[in-house]
Amino acid sequence: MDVKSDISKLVSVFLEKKFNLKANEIEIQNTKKDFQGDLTVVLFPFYKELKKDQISSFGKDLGDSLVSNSENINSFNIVGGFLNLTISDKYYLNFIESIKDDINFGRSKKQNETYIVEFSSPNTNKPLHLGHIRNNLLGYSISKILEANGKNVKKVQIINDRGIHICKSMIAWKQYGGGKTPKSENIKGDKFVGDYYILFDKIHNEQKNELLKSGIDKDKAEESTQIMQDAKNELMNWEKNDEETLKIWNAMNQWVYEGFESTYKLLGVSFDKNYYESQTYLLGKDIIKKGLNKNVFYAKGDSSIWINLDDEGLDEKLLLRSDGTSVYMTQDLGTAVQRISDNENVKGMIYTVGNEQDYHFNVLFKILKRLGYDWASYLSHLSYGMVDLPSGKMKSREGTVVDADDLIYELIQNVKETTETLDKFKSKNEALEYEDYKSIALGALKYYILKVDPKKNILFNPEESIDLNGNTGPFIQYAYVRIQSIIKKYNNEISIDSGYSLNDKEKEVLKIIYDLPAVIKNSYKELSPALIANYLYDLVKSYNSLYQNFNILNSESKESTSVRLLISLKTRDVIKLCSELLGIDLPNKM
RNA sequence: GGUCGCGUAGCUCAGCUGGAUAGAGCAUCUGCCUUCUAAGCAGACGGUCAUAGGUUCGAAUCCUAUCGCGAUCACCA
Repeated sequence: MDVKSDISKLVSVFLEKKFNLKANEIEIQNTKKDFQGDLTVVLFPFYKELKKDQISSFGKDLGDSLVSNSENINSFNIVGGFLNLTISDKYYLNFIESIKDDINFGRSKKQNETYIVEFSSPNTNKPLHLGHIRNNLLGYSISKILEANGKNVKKVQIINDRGIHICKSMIAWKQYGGGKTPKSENIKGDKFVGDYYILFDKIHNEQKNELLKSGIDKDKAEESTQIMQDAKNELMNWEKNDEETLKIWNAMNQWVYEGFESTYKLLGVSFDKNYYESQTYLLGKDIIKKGLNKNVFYAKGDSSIWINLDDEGLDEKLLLRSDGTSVYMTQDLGTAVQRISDNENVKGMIYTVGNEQDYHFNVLFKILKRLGYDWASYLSHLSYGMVDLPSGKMKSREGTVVDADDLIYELIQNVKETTETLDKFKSKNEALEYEDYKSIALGALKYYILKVDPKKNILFNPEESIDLNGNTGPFIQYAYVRIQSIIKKYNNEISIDSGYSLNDKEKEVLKIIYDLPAVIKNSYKELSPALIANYLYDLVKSYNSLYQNFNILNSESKESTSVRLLISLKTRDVIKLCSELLGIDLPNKM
């Protein structure tokens, strides 16, 4: 029995009985800290419906009615147009006891609905960087949040494994690689291949400059360097399924995938299925043909294929080039259709992609709707802001990209050094396990990124390392470790005396725990892990205050020890659950 | 230029579908480790919520305009 819905019912009964009013919306909110009470009913909306002489006594009458009709409401006070209700300690004590052994408190019941979540989706010519980290963390966390809301989730990525950019790396490797491999050079496969992509660029630029010197104009020089010709030729060979080309293509892609896999593992993310553009672009072309037959699309004189979205406030959009080759949109159409047919009961497909592609997804969804797919309404774009540096955007050409692996290893080192300066370790000459350094470092990074509203840009300063104090991941982890340490020391049964009188700190933590299910639902509705992160912070902050101001194991009475222990236990469970939703690991010791 | 997003303390961010005196962390300054882990707690300092109008009992929140920052509008992905 939920006290909020209880109050809401009682209020509408009161209104109907006394004033013959139907209240459509009754707003009940948590009482602000500086006022006495736990829950607040805002009275202003009702004043409109009442006569002047009824208003003066309205709040008091409603308060009286609530107190006498609900055993959970102890008393009330009125400030301005706010009716503040004090909920009985007994209610909160019963609540916490009722969820004592419920590890899944906050999760919804499992439903037979599948949600596909796409994230990461890197190009195979560049190693993962900080921008990808935000993408991966968001996508992974949203998957977990959907699961907590009872959905069946399929985590997928689309790997852009074909096209001219891959051929560039291949050509550079063929011409300058001298048979080297990631193994022979002892570097990660994605970085190995990425280096050849950079090398291609370098040589292309050198050749371009020479062409420019000989008086050729800029656009032409861009297209006609020897190495660019070679790359285009390589793409033709690839499309012709040339055996030698495919062999190199396969080998280089494999190196990249191994490199990516190791970064994913380090980050702690995973996928249920990978889609490859090389396998879906043909399906995309089929869909274009069908759309053409249905007159959803049209061909121009040069046989390029288009859709006109003028009436939706968008332009006309190219779907297939005049030479019949596919564009970005082509393969995205194919991939979407493929995914729907691969899964049952799909009720949602979420694309985790940066906000620079808002327009693209707007168009993609509209095209699928025009094609008549009934599932088109299930599609949504989890659009997120860029990760910028103080100098502005990360640019690979200028070498300002923050590499994912490097960043993480630096953070781990940084955590290790910080730990070693802490008194508790320094004085005993102790250290932590590597796994603990790793989970603290990653916890700091993940929390740092996820606590920010996805749609906002993040400013990341590589000069200052990520904080470990204050509103941070380690703050959350530390509370968890301390609680674990207390619980280990207690061997008796916890038994709650329902007549116990709660102090302010105890009650505050209980109220926050009480809100968990609503927060998890809301983070799903808003597709925002940030809501979970900020909730966790509030919880831990108020728990820490209780912890620091009151003794738990050696408290003033058996009753208070039991209550505080149960609060600690459930705080720990909530931290554990929310951390899982954020993809944050909890260390054993810190 | 069209479209979309953002603008809250020196810095980084909260502020749920409008509700009470706008909150945290970092930084600066005070206190608190012989008692459950001080990566913590208690406190001080810090605000024209970009600007101007409007909507109403009430606006950081909704609407309009302006300014600033960013993204996007490719036969690139």
